[in-house]
Amino acid sequence: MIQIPTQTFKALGDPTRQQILGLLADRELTIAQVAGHFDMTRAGVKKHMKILEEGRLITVTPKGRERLNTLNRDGFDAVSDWVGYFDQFWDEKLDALKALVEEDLK
Amino acid sequence: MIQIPTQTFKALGDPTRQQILGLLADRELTIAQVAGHFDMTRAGVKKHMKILEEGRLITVTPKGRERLNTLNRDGFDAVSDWVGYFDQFWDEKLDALKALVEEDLK
DNA sequence: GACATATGATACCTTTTGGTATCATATTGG
DNA sequence: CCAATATGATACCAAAAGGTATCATATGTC
Repeated sequence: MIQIPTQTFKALGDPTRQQILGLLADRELTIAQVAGHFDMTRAGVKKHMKILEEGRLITVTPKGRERLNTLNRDGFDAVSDWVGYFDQFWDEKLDALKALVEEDLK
Repeated sequence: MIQIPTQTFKALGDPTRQQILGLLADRELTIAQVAGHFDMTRAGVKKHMKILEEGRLITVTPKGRERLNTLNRDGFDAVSDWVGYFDQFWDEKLDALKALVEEDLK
């Protein structure tokens, strides 16, 4: 039984958060720097960052008085694992269908 | 440039909808049948079905006076493609890091 | 130490989402 | 045709999400 990364899916299902991930793909950024790319306050960005962190898509590293936000593989890997599970499911589904068709031809 | 299946992620980021997908993995069902598995009205289930359909995770087939809801590969495939894109991203990231380390050792 | 800066936390508001109740419509069966 | 059934559509409500403003706290610099 595989577990579904609900928090990760929720985090990914929002265009603003997707854009933030795009920014972080380039380089690690502070919340203030991220906010600089949007028409939004730091507090607003902060909420998105929290959701991204809960989805294990980013990690936060304190560095002096600032906090660097970096992409985190964990969330991406969780989605990858889930996809792998479903790929197998579809294959089995297809096999079952094929078996049925062959049974029909007899 | 790959496009992100936002609607699909949104649809997947909810436990109720995940359970519905689990039911449909077994066999196709009408909305009334799905509602029978939950403590929820048909109208409530219907809303979830609409979101699942928008995420291309299910398709609806009219059959007489009932509508059969079936799993749809499209949404799953879209997530799979997106994951593939990111897997490549991480590999490149890792290569870049490796190159940096080797540069340091010279 | 004093001040500027980078951030976190909270209260508050507006919009979206999850859900119900109710009514209208289409199809099957006698 | 009429009744039962399966569904869709709408209005409505409560709760959660997205966003701002404001204040408190920690750190760097002079």
